[in-house]
Amino acid sequence: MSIASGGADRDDHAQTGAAATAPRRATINDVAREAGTGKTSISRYLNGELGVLSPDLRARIEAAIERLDYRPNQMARGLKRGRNRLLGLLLADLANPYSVEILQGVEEACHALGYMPLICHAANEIDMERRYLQLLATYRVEGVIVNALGVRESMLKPVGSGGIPAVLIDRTVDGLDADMVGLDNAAAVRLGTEHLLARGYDDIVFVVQPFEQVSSRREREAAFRESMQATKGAARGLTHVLDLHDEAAVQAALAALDAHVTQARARARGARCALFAANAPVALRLALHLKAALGAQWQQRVALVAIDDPEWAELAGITTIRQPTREIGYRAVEFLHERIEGAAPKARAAAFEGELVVRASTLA
Amino acid sequence: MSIASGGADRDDHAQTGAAATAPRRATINDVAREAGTGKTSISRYLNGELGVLSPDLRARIEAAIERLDYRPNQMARGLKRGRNRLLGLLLADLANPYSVEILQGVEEACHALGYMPLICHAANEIDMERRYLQLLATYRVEGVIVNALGVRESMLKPVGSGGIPAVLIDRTVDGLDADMVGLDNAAAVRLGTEHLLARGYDDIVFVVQPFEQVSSRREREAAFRESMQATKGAARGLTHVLDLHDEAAVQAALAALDAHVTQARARARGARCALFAANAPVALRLALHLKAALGAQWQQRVALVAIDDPEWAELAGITTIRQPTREIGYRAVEFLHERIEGAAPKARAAAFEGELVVRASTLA
DNA sequence: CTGTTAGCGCTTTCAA
DNA sequence: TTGAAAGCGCTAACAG
Repeated sequence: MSIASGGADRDDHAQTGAAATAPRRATINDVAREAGTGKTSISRYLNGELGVLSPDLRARIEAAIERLDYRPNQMARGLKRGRNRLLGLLLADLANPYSVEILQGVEEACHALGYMPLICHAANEIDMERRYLQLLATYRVEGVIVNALGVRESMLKPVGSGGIPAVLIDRTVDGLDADMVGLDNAAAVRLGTEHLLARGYDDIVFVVQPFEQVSSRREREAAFRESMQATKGAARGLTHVLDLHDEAAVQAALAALDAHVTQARARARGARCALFAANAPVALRLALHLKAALGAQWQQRVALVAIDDPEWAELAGITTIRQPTREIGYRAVEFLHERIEGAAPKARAAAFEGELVVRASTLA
Repeated sequence: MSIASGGADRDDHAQTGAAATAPRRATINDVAREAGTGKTSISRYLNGELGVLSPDLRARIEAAIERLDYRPNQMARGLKRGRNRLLGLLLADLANPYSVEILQGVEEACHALGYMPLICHAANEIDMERRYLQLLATYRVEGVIVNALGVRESMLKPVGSGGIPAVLIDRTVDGLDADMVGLDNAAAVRLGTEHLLARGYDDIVFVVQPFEQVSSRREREAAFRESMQATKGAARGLTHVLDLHDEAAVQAALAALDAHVTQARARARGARCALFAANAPVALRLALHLKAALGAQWQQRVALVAIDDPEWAELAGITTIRQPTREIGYRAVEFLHERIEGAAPKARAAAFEGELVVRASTLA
């Protein structure tokens, strides 16, 4: 069954659509007729130009709208006005809690600024990203927020012949100078390494997914090497790549990791080895592996630090660098809004600071 | 900066909108002119009526579209056709991984069936649910999928004077007979209790959030009591309510839980106590508490079973009853699609079976 | 095969 | 203060 009718039960001519029996929704014309006036006045009423309407007419309109349970059609409005208050949000991977939090921030901001987000999930498929981008253009979204895997300038182009305002989240796109919102990767990584170094870990392995087109991964890895180099001590730093979408590769990488850890332990009796995960998905995979390999008390054997602060972090007792994800999403919408509103300043970038959350894992 | 222009750089009159410099997007008229034909032919081309077009004209149209980087305006199409391929998805709580998985299934199905989901996040605010529902109506979505906290029939009504096709996920709404998709709660709970009973746990506490308007919570709790009653043995079953949005209440409830567990242990030396969480958020809260109270090896002291299978379940080693969440979301869209397409059969319901995933927690 | 003509529901001059 | 009329970009009869 459909949702029951709320307004008066009019018995209009059958609908043209497939669902044959649904009573047609009231239009501005119906309201005008019902109120005994022209549609212009209704439009004015809808748009808050109340000062221009006589109290009488205004009351009649109010009543008519009420009686017909009328709701203006956004699409028609948009068509005429040229703006439909739709924003596109293109997410690379909803399975990543990061995306979900971004989504929440975006939602919130949209709500506050009067936009409606159109969410697209590319599910890590580079091809789907392009298709969705085109689809969004087709819906004439006023702007797009993009957190994508493989978008390149060339893929973004079709979005708007006229140029749809865009803001990038977490990742920049080569050759595209759009607004950018994300984490201050360098500072965040430094926070992590310095914490580990300070707590006496002298052998740190940075684990990251394949760089591909993802600038943040690259930046984090670079920051890691840099901060290790800056260290005066004899601490060792190494990077391992974990391709989560290739199980065989994962197995190999984890084996290599194990070997490294064992070796480190052998090299020096008191060697303290730590793992630094570049993001939550990597951290989860590592944690699962460590638990399988070292037992429930794995935290006491190997320290684990991660960028991102998933809901299970506390449970696993891992130290994290938390991103202000909601804020990032919120800010992205604000940027977009300002750009849509006109005054298009040069491309801006907002880098938020991460927050170190120390947990059992690095307190051993 | 905006995304760079892709097509030819035409120098049209300034745009009416605020963003003054953006070149206007090509319309069907532009294409017609460019191809030296009428808009009807363009329309026909767009709608795949290719057999009706002469190869020549067809080629010219193709070229014109290419040259102008033309994309038909969905909004205008929708306005004319009466259908815009938009579907509304109203989610009560995106922080719940369940919602996210539903979202993924919905996304996938929409993609396959040619719909575009409009996602709304009510953030557990009953008032926002109503507002979003109205907003969705305003965008003339062709149907809505609802997983809401407090929607009642009366709230759904304003959605459509004409009655927007709706399908409910996980929760029914009093007095509204719409399609319904969700877990077979009774069977799922039985799966859990029987597993626990079989493994010798004789004191089971079912922990659930306040029922409020959420039918699934009520159903699960009822099923729990029923399945405990059906048991021949002397096993004890009890229900505790955990209001996650009230920290003080949570503390009190957890204390009561602790007392219960301690007491059970005292009553009989070999007493085996188990907790059965009605969903993932509850399970997480319980796990955190148990870890804090009993230490890292809490799993060996208290068994924990939960409905839902969050990503951290493996890490925590808790036994779960996994819902085929993606499928549920997918099916919801299918239901909606069929209803939209016409033939409106009686309200249907799809109850999916849960799958028991046994982990360390109940293998002690 | 192709083009002309009306609108879809709304906003917006422009007159009254 | 009000309304008539002209579109926004597109589709769908209805002629040629």
